Amino acid sequence: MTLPSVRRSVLVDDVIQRLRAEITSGRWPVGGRIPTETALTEQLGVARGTLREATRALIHAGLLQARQGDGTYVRATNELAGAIQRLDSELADVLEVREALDAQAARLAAERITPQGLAALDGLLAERADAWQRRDRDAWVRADHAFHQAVAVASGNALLSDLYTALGPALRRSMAAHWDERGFHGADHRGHEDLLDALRAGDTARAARSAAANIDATQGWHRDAHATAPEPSATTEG
Amino acid sequence: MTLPSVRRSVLVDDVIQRLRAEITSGRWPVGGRIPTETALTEQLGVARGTLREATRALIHAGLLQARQGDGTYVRATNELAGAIQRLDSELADVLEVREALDAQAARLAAERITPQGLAALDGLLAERADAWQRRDRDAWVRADHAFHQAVAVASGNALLSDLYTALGPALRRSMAAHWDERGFHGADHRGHEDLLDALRAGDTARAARSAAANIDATQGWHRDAHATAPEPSATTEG
DNA sequence: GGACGTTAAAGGTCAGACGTTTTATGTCTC
DNA sequence: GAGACATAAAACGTCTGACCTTTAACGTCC
Repeated sequence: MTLPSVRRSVLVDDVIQRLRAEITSGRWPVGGRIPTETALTEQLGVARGTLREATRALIHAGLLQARQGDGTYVRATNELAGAIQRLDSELADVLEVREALDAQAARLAAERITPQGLAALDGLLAERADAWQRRDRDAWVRADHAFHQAVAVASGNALLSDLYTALGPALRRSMAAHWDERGFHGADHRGHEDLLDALRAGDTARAARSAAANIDATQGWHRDAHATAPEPSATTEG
Repeated sequence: MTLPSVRRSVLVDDVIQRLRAEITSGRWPVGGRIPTETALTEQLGVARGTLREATRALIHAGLLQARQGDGTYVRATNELAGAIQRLDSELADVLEVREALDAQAARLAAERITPQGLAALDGLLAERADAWQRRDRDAWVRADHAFHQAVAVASGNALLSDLYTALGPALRRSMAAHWDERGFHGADHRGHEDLLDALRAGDTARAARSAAANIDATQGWHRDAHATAPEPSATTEG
């Protein structure tokens, strides 16, 4: 017979799926500690080796983090960020991708954003401006990223939002390598307010244009930083 | 002492890294079979359980595929496609993200594409047209995707290109679910030729506009397919 | 109350055994 | 000689049990 066989799925895959479901469902919240290996082997009725293969898969994927002698913790709810970081991309490349996503997020958000979304953006922009005045770099980075992230969420596109989130760590990692060489780059106040106005007005074209312009500013800073070094090999990259 | 300890990395992580290096370097080519567990345990000097944890991590990541009784094969060189597919995105969301990446790829390619790149695009477009005339759906899909992929590569942005590639399976998967409901959608001959012209001319704005217009056509097809069903719940999607 | 040593518990690694599936081999029959 | 079948080898899948390493909590001592 050519019956494609009952294809009794591999046990480890079942375990992976069940552990992953606990994470994605939020029953195991990010930052929390999951049950011990002993407990899980009993609950799931599998050998420790099988369970360890499953957890190791999720650890590599970036969903879990194991600490010997302590326990295993939840780190993320999807594997996107981990996958992107393993690509080890150049900052310039990350910025170009972010520019594309940013513009599209702005465009879509201009059509779909809700009053609540607009209010949230208002608050984040105020935080961002406040941090800038206090010269608090970390707070500014947080607020700035939260603002962009909120725009991505307001796009109503889950994939776009997830991608944007996942790009964050790679961006910060690359950025940090350049930051101390060149210093804190000048933040563009007006650009973000212009974007917010466009979203409020539902002006898709202006929103996209404004978002692109904001990224351009960062790219300009990045280009300038490199222009100071005549030889690319003189920097930390490469 | 507060010396952050020698941080003797976990053995499994070393193994994962070494296996992954074999894949990313191309020493283990995609589609090929990797050495058996017995051989690897000897080469690496680790227990079978440790090796299995490593391979399991790469299997879940989508880099490897194990077949009981046969062997383990290389499936991909990075974990992006696997990560994106686990998000289980809506087709509409995938199309919107692809639109953003497509336009950006076209814009960048218009600045950076080489004569060889242009020649390659010429050939792919001819293949695409030929498949269309022969009413060969599979060949057309392949050629169409290869064309877009080539544009992404011509952008000179590795991250953008990788993302585009990784989006492919998710796109095809979603698309297949809709295809038979609505039939093969009308392909736009002129749009792609217009894009190629813009690239040849180095016209970034026109290239981006053309790319966006091409995606719009697919989105229109997708929208129409849903418009035929008055109740969204009447379709296969959730 | 703080410094220190002890100890229990958690994850990390190793070893060996057996099960299940696939592929290749070899034999038998027509 | 070609095809069908039975057999055996090889590969991944799972289980059991032991021991190591690291961490955190506890308790003791000064």
